[in-house]
Amino acid sequence: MQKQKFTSCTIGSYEKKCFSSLTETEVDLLYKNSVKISFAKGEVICKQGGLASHVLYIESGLVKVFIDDGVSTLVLKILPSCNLLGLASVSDKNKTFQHSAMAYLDSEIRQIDITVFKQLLFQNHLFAKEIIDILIENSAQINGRFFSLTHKQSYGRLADILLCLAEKIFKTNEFDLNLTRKEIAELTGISAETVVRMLKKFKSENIIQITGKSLKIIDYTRLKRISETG
Amino acid sequence: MQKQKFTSCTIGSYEKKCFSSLTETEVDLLYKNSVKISFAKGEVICKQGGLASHVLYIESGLVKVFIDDGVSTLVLKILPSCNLLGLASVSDKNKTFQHSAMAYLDSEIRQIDITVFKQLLFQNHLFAKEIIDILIENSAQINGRFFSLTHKQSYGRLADILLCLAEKIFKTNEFDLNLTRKEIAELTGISAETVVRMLKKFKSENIIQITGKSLKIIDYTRLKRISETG
DNA sequence: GTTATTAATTGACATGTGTCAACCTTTTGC
DNA sequence: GCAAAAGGTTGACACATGTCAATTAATAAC
Repeated sequence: MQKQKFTSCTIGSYEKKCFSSLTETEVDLLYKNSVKISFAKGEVICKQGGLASHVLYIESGLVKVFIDDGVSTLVLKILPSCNLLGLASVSDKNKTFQHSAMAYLDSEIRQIDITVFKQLLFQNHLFAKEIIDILIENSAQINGRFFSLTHKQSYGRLADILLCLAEKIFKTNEFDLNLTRKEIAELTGISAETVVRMLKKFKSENIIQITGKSLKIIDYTRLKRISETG
Repeated sequence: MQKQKFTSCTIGSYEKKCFSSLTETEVDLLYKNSVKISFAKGEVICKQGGLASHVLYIESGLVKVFIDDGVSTLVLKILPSCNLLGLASVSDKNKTFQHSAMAYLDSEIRQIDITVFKQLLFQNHLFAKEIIDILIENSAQINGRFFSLTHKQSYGRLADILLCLAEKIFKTNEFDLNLTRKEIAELTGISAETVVRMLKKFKSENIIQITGKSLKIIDYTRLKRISETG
């Protein structure tokens, strides 16, 4: 049986510009029917259950997408710039947002009128196909994260996130960990206290090094192994 | 803060015919470029990692869609008739299936050539929109299941599945539980032994009644409460 | 119908993680 | 610069679940 690896890494990895399939006129239309808003770190971009009359496009920044039931929170994904958010409102069944979103870093968000967005979907089939591709990729990623959070032990999940931060966000082995323990806890589905203990363990085993806010991955191979066997 | 309820219920609930937005000619084209295959209960319909040159449509039966890493299995959803399967192969990035599928009951599956499927996506924007809606609905459901499996205790998850079986599949409070304990375990993300113990507990508390294969929900209200709080 | 498999049940046990409470440290607000 | 708030760390403890092994029941194979 072939082995497949899953990771709880959450970074939305859609690298391209989403609007490449639109003509110049269409892009114009889209921009005319949208507004750009700035959100400071920590600000709420949209709220699960709130009315959704637009699709959101992340022009810059980093956004956390999550659902909660009033007691606990599940982070679905983290989206960097050039990603779409709240696509669910494209479906006529959804009048409200299916999830909440918060700015992890200062972010610029473009709100696109849903009617215009739908119109473009209808008139440009390449665009429609692109949206389909995005939805499919998104599903695949959530599924991987789903598998990891339900079947990996905590150490593996924590390793996942550290690797994800190093590889996909900061693109270096040493970076400032500007997430609180509680935020890491949400990302990994572990309690904040346990996160502390685990980081401490990683530290004591010389897998990582923490100085103030700075985190450095020392034993990359080992961390990778923990992520896989975890 | 508003409360939102999530359930680990997995039944794909897309009630409609997927091809309603196609013209007669298009449906013809689709049928000419597809074949219908029968699968007996337990047979594998598609395998994660296998080449995907077609989209699958469930004409009848009940199908379990899952991913695994060679050690453990995560059931993503259960699909009844009139649902599409393997839509991921619509994306040009995916040459292979992202998940496996198995027949829970004897099922008839139509394999639709992916090229023709894509062609229809391009030429009929209503169809494209319909596929987008399906993908969106699918995501919403997986997210709910994701939340439940990661944040609910086992009793709540087991209650979820029992309710799901009663409400969505059998549509009655008394039905034959034609799933093994191991299958229930996979669905709920619990070990088979624990499932046995929990069912026993439900029985001893007069919430359910089990006679042979037959399962009857006695205290529906209580089960519902367990599903919500647990 | 008898045997061989597979599924279900049960008990004993280990352990990974969450919870709670206390305390320390850093950041924020004024 | 000080007070207040928020975040981080640690220990003690409980307990929900998984794992392993053994036994019984049900099903399939011949």
